[in-house]
Amino acid sequence: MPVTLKDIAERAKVTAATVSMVINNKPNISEDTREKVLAIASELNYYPNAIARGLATSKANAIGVIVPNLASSYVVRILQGIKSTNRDIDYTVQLFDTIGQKETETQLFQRLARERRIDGAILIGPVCSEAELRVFKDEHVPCVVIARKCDVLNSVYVNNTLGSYEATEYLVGKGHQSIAGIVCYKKNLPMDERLDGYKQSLSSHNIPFNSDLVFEVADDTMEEGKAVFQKIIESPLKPSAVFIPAGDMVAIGIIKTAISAGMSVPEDLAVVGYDDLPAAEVVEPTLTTVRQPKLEMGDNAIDLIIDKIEGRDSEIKDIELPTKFICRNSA
Amino acid sequence: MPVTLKDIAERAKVTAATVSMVINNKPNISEDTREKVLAIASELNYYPNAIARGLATSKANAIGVIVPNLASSYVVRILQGIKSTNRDIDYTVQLFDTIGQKETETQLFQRLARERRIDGAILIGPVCSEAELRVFKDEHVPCVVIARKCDVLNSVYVNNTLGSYEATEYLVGKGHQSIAGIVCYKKNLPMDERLDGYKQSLSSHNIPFNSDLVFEVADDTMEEGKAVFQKIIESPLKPSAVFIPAGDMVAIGIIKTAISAGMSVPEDLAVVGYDDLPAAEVVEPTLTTVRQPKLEMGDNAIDLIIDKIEGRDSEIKDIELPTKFICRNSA
DNA sequence: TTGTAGGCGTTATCAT
DNA sequence: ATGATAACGCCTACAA
Repeated sequence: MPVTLKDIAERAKVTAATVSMVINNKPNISEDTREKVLAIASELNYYPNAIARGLATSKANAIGVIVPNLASSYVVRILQGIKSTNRDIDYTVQLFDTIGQKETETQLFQRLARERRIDGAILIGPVCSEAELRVFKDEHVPCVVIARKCDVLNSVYVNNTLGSYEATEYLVGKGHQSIAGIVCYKKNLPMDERLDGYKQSLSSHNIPFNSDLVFEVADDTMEEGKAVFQKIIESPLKPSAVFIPAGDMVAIGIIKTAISAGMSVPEDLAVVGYDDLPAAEVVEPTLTTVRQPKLEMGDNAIDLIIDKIEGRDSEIKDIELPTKFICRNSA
Repeated sequence: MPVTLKDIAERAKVTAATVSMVINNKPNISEDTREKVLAIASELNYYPNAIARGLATSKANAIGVIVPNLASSYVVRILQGIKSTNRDIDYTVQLFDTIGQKETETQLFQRLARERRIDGAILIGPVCSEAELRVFKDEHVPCVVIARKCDVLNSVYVNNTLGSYEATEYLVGKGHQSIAGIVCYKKNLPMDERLDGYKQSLSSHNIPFNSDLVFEVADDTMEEGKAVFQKIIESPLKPSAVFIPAGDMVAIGIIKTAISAGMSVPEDLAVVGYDDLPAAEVVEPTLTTVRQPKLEMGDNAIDLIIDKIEGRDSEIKDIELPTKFICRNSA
């Protein structure tokens, strides 16, 4: 049987209330009893029962992090940011994922918002509607949304349009006029934003946007890159560069296929990816790409949610972070 | 204010106890009241308060997963296994890491074992002593250790010695007689086991083990690989192959450095890594390596812990999983 | 400075 | 089949 306040109280010949006050460092306790109680507590290896404490204080001391899919390195990186920004965090992190569960995302949100198991929630790239997100607001569970702007809740996200714009600007600056774009509409990627940046850059240089230069892939994999490479070189528009908002693995697939087809990168085909995966530094030539500040997103989110939970800040906040253009050798 | 059992009880003109029985599908409830209660509960969007329930049942419905470092792809992969093996899991996963925390690993274990916040714990690669792990057993908190054999608790781990043995066998089979080994004693990697497999393979072919062929790196990074490559080629023992239990990134660093030095891989230098990171398929030539069944480890661990928590199984279990030799083009 | 008493929202054991 | 009542372990007025 675990040791409780009462056990300590008996030995110290005081009441549980007194012990509680000592444990919680409340004032107005005589030095004598404080020492006695503390000594006994430590002797018995007392730790407060977290659940009982939660019930008494209506506080779970936990925050929920809801991720779409732990297999995504993007998500994991944000999670790292959340966990490592430590703030000497006294909140337990509870992890939920929405892929392959019996519950839908919306059902999970309903449940978490009402079960009182967590004091606040961080949602990474939720796909549901704003209306469905409202449940957190309605139940007064502080919530921050990552990777998506949200009117009704706090959010932390990046400016993908600008990221793509910069990448395309770089290619145009290198003299490319026919630049292919590879997109992927799977999951919850903000692909349209990224495509917009590409279009804006082109138009600012009076290069007409041509949808025949935009190719779609099903997934961010080398195989898809290999397949789409064929389409690129068969295009009558003869692209001399590719910008790949779909992701780095597609970009890597394209590079490897191009090289093995005897082309040289970037001379025959310049390649710019999106994400800055670890593999971007491994492929030869190393991949020029757009990095999202994932750690910082997690970082900002956890700071924000704790401020909200502890009532330091009440208005809805939007934090927009910039992407970073990582210039390597593939373009 | 969240809606409670009492709210429902009032509207349904029954007591909270009755509502509780309905919510928990207990028998001996008239169809009438069952329907009435359920209707009101759903109308009010009632969800049981998880914390109150936990206090009443002495069950948190949560399992703790304690990882050394979320930045390790190894750890993340195991975590994926844990989360995805769903078993329609009704346990919340709480995530703790032991790097850069104010608490030491041992302190964390003490706290978690006694706070009653979790019903069971999965420890990934704990570094502490067996004695320090005993707290889980003492407090009757079921616990599974991953990636390390443990006498006092359940464990799930791989046979690293055999993995290394197979890899070395492969190199010897290709005719290599002078095989360098790269180790890394950082963190909690079972480097000695891996080195043992290498030694065993050599000795089974009457190739004397030579410690001058074993090099140490500080980390599993390309930079370390680059640095150690110099040492390898400068060795008077002229190794024609390298086996790198230290990890794939070091292996990749070696390959890239060798290629840029004008050598060809595997002809001039055969390279075998350890881990099978995503980047192993990206480097040119693709990396031959030893894969650990990380998903399966997570998978087995979660199944095991749930059996323990629910009392289906009481004896201490050891699950040893095999590694898999992934044959690509670098050897 | 410390004790008493009530409550947090459930579940569980009795009666009835 | 349902209602009273106590209990889970802790916190917090309030009283003494």
